[in-house]
Amino acid sequence: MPDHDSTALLSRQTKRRRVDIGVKRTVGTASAFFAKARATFFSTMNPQGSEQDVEYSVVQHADGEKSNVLRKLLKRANSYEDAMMPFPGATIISQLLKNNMNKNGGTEPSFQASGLSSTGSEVHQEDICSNSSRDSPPECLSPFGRPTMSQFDMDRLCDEHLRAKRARVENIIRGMSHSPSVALRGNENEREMAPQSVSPRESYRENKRKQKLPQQQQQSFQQLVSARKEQKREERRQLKQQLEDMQKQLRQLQEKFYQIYDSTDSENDEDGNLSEDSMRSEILDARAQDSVGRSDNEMCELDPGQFIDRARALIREQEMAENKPKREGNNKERDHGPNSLQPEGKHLAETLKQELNTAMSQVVDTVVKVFSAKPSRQLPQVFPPLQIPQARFAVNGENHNFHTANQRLQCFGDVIIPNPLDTFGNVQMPSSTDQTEALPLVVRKNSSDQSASGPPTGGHHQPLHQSPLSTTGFTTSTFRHPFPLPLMAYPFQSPLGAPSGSFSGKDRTSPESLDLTRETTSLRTKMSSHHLGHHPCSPVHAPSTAEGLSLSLIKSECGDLQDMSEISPYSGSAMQEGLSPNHLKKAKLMFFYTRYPSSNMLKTYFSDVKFNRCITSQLIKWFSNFREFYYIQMEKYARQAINDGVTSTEELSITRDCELYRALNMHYNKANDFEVPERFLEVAQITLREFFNAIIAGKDVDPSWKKAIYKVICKLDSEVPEIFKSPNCLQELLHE
DNA sequence: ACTAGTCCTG
DNA sequence: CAGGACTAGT
Repeated sequence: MPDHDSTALLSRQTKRRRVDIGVKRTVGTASAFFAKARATFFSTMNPQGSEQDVEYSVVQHADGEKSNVLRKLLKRANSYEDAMMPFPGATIISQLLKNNMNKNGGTEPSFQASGLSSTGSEVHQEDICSNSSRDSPPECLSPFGRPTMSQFDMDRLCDEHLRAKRARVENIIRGMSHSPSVALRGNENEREMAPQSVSPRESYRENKRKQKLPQQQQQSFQQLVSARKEQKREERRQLKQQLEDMQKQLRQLQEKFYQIYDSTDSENDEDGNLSEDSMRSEILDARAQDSVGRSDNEMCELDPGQFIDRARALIREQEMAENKPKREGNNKERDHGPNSLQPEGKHLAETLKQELNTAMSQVVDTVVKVFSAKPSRQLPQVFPPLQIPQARFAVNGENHNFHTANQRLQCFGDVIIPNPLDTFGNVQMPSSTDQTEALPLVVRKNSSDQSASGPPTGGHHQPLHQSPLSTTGFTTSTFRHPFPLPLMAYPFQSPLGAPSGSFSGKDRTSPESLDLTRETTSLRTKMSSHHLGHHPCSPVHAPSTAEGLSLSLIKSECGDLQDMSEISPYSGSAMQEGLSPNHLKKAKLMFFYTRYPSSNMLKTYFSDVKFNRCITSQLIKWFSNFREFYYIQMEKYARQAINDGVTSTEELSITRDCELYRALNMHYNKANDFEVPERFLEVAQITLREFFNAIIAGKDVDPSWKKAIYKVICKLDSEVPEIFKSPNCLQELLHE
């Protein structure tokens, strides 16, 4: 085979591999991102964290004294974080598990070391994915995909896998071959094992060798494997059990926290502590019942230390139940509570984190709902404007709901909201149904309105993104696009960069939603200022770290800060910030008059639109698309005429019943409710003849032969009737 | 550097 | 119809 071919093959392979890598990187970086996000979150929670230097503190908003107290408490949790941060899935649960394991005489000493470096975590993930569940990435991807248990398992499996690998490498070195099963991913393995390994060709040969390896090797290897497998199975069983226990405990901790938190936060309220208030009340109710009957049985499963903690908490709990119905007073708890709660600090920290996260989720959720509800005249029933409650995290047994809500957030919150909650290893696997729930939100937001009256919320995006989104987008955790935000590109145009942008246009009709949005915006701002650090306004930030995904889109579409600043003063005015389908329709009708409108002209004719670069370029793009279609039709029909034997342009004319006209009319005036001006027919005819002549003259061999025609046509623009300047021109035009 | 425009793709 | 790559003009 010629070298050329093999080279081509190589490059192709390389290409493909790059693609693969790309995918995996998406995956890997996604997990890395989660890790990072989580790290950020935790560091947020642990201002004194030994590893993270982010000096953010959620407790910032509490008064100094209190924050100190909290810090003290949280500090105690640091020791936990250190080891587990790196691994995305490693969390409190796994941490607890570790403890348990040690207590029970952990069988896997190396477990602790696994994933101690962030890179390590990635490698592990990758390994896992590549080996165990290549075809079902969700399992290894989603941090909350499988219960933590599986993460845990995988951790161990990983280790096993590495060892197996090592063994294999040794075998190779001894001049032995691999087992066929390994050869499945021969290239990958080789890459991992011997990065500097020879040429691809070599590896190809290697692969071939692998195919026919001695049976002896196979047998011994398989023996080894099976032995390990049994071991692992055994461990796995144990771990599963432990995990379940821990989950129970966790749930209890959560309850405790809500109690504590409830008493504590009456202070926090002063600085507008998110929407916890609203949520709290609901939780409390549910919690009250749960917490009573619940903990007894599980007490016996706790560690001694935890038992004590639990006991104390229980006592407090009861006191609280008696002393204060909701939140009144109960100062004693608060006064000495945090300080004397040392042993419980850990729990408090955990639960605090959770609560905060929940709150955040809530906020975002709210925003989403507002979004979806506002434009949804057509689907108001699905998501009433502000019904956070039911999505609220129910402490006991209702994790599912919470999870769902949370995931919904992540649909566009991946970048924004690290979700430590996954780390709690919710028992339920986020099924695809979970995620599909998120769909309506995004989709609705996009699709909901427009058709009716063309609400301002970036209608242009809707038709497009809707289907792809709903069909693939968020249905599986596989597609945890680090940056779904572009979907809401325009709606996000608010100066805050929060998903509140689009209200301005709409609020005329629904001031309440405006308020709502503003409220959530402010909340959201708070959150983001905490969790996004200094980039509350740049959704771009996070994804960029994860992967440069969609960056250009954001940048080009709405990342323009100048535009943002332009917008803000107008928000609330009558100016629309997006182009609606009606605008599109109008543009199409205008095309009958002008094929090459200047941007200034567009501005005058779309006076109801708040122009910025995005809008302008979009409008221009529209007309560009119109032209494209127009010219394509012209060329098509010109060639057709030529094929039909037409020899003279004289034979070419465009009437209202010719095919070409119908095609054009169908495109620009689909409803046929607008009377196409005569002039357009003339222009079309001229265009057709231009094409005809050019083709006849053989000019079409020149790649840019059309440009000459364009030049001619662009001079044929006529005045657009004044009526088009009216924002209501459509009604006026079409009702005539 | 920025924009308008084209071409291609999905 | 939108995105993105690319070009040409300023």
